[in-house]
Amino acid sequence: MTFWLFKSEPDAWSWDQQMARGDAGEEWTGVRNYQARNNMRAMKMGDRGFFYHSNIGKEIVGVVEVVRESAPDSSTEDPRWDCVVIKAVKPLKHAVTLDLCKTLPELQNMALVTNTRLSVQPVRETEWKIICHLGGIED
DNA sequence: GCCAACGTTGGC
DNA sequence: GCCAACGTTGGC
Repeated sequence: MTFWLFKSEPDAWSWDQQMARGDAGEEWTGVRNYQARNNMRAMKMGDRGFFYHSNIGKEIVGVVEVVRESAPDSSTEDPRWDCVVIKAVKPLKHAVTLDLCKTLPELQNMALVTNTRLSVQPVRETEWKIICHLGGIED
């Protein structure tokens, strides 16, 4: 299993909206960046990811799961863009803020810290576990 | 709302 | 293939 992180501006698509979709999940449309797309192409069914609120909150708020592997993005005719479908698994008991991640030596190499503009990014297993523990949930 | 960082586009 | 112009993301 590989771990990921999905960024979303809560104004555009929030964790509450994602949870309201239930097991049907939500197609992660709109990514127009090759690195982020390639990350989605590498995802497998059942992979887990964090759901991060950018701009407002700037915190990791929930855990999602990949329920459909990468396929053409239905929001565009441009064949270059694919995306996955993700469903909400559970919220973190305590949101983990970007500020906190920046202060912890073990998280200094997270893409969230080092590559702020990448909207879909990989998370190392060690990072995954630390953030789950900080968030008060089982990893 | 500003702007730095970064990615993409398109003229040459 | 270079690079200037432009657009977007996301922290502040």
